[in-house]
Amino acid sequence: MSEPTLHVARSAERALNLLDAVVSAGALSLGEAAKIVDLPTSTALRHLKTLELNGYLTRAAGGTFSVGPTFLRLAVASLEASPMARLILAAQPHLNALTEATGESSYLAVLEHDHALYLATAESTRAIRHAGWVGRTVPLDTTAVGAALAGQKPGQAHCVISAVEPDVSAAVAAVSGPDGTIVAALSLLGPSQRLTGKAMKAAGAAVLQAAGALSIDLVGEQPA
Amino acid sequence: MSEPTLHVARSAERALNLLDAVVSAGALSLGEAAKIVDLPTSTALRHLKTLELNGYLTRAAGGTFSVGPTFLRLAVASLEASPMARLILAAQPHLNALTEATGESSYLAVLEHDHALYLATAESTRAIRHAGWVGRTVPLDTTAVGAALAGQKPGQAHCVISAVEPDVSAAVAAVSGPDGTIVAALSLLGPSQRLTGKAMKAAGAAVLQAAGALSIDLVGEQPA
DNA sequence: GCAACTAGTTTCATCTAGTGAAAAGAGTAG
DNA sequence: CTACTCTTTTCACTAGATGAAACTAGTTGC
Repeated sequence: MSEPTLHVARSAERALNLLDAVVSAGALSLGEAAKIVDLPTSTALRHLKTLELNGYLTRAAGGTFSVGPTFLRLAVASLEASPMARLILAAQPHLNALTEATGESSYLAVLEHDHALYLATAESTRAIRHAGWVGRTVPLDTTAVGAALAGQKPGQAHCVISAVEPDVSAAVAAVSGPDGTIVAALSLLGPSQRLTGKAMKAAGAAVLQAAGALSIDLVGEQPA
Repeated sequence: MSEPTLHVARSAERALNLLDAVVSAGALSLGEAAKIVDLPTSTALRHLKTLELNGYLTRAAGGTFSVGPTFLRLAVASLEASPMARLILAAQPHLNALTEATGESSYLAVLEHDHALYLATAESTRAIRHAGWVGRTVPLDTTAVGAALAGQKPGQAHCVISAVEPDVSAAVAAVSGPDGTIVAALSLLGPSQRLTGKAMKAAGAAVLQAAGALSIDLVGEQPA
């Protein structure tokens, strides 16, 4: 009586999890992959073979699986065609400018399910810097990005101390699409000891300005 | 009695086909997708919902499906991490140089199953040019790329008139990886009337030189 | 050389979970 | 209101997914 009538294809789901595991890890052996998705090797093997047969994965000499040509083809296609990928491409210059101006790492984040997903970054060049959050997801309800993505105040920057990791401060501003809805958030992340008072204020202004500029860029983008 | 004991997960395969269809098309409605993969809408819907639930697809207001955040995350990850994506990144400058030098469109191709797959390009800037073959596959046995990818002569350029499309001429050279095996092919494609005698000879030399340079680049690339 | 591992592959009886025709909704015209 | 198209839900049936176990191949230790 948990889910009354929710039908999804379990088998397909398992294959997708395997795909995710392999692509995320870069390369996995059968045993490793099976352990990650918690499946008997025989079942995992069948799915991995299915993925291989369709070109989503390839199998190297040693038997390890890694991304295959079909997936790469789709990856390239999606990054060229999808609106979200366009967003990444449109955002990149602004991320670069933001990082150039503030000296801190900047990120582009969007809504994934009920989480915020970091999609792209321009990394600070400083020795102590925020790094490696692309692909990472954080909850909405306890973070500044979450507030920006879920909230209704596009023209405002949130400056906070990160709830996700200690010693991290954030300045976040929402990005609105052509129709005015919030489609993404720009976030500047750096060490708390550097992002205080005045610096934080400047960071907030810079993020807000960049988010506004990106929003304007997006207007002239939409297809048919 | 067609396939004695070849077990793959049909259900998973169908989901993957759906994913391919949607991502390739950019956006599809349920009906369209179902028609492409030749499935009853009820079955297609279940799979599409599974894909949506896992974030591989998203559903827009009108009900049309398009690539979702999970897929984009994996797409970005694969393009950054996979050796094949590294190949693309490593090849791009050489493609650009090749096109700059010859004025014709250049492509990077790899082996996919028993076909050659065009992965990346630098497009000629001329009005009459070869364009749009990225993502396309061609058979091995009747093409120059196929010969280069399957053949055993790394240090040689093949110059031919395309068997795939009339009016297209090609100059192709194989790219070898760190271990000496052929991992890809560079191919220069242009209109036959422009790529004759002398120009073709120059094209062949340029492709061969670029393939050699790329091969050398790949040596200093491999990870652990 | 053999025993004791570990990792990958194949088999097959069991029964769950995927299937798709059909019916029901939800818009949109005409 | 009727006729159309597209999407969603239902449900009886059984094809197809499942995974324990047997098997094979490769490695290590003694």
